[in-house]
Amino acid sequence: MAERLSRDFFNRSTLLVAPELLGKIMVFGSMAGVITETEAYIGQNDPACHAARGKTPRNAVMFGPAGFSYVYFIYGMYYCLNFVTEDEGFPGAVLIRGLMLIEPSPLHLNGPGKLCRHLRITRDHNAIDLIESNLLYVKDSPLAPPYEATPRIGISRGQEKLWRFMVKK
DNA sequence: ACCCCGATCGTA
DNA sequence: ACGATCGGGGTT
Repeated sequence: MAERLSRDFFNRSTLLVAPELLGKIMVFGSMAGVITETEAYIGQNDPACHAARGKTPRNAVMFGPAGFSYVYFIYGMYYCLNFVTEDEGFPGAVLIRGLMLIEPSPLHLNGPGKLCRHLRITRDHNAIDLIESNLLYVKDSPLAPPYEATPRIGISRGQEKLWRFMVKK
């Protein structure tokens, strides 16, 4: 019986959490799927990180305890879902970019915008505690799929970092 | 108050 | 390669 991931799982280096989330089961309401692609965003020295220039109303949850959702609105039409990592006060998050949906029907959601659009994740789902919520959480899994690390997508700075993690086909 | 541009996606 | 579409955040 797969257990829910604990606060301690998320309260670590983002570069450990992001690849380890691959193969885990994300649950949102009646929908569930296997995480297939993630990206790490880490602190004030990562120019692509929303928290690079300090705390704002939008990114505030990134500065809080690990294990919370961070949902933001982008390009006037899409939401993106992240899980907060690292110690409280240190902003870090993992962007969920790919999900192999299993329930209620198989579907590969590739891309953070498409993922949130299909699951109907919106700003209403920002700052959900993944350890306490029965709506949004992540279940452990024995899967530890092989993956590759590549540059992150859609950013103009920080492209030299190989902080995108995707399950090998 | 204003302006630029973005952790995207679908179409050309 | 590019347009759609609009909120956030830095700047005036």
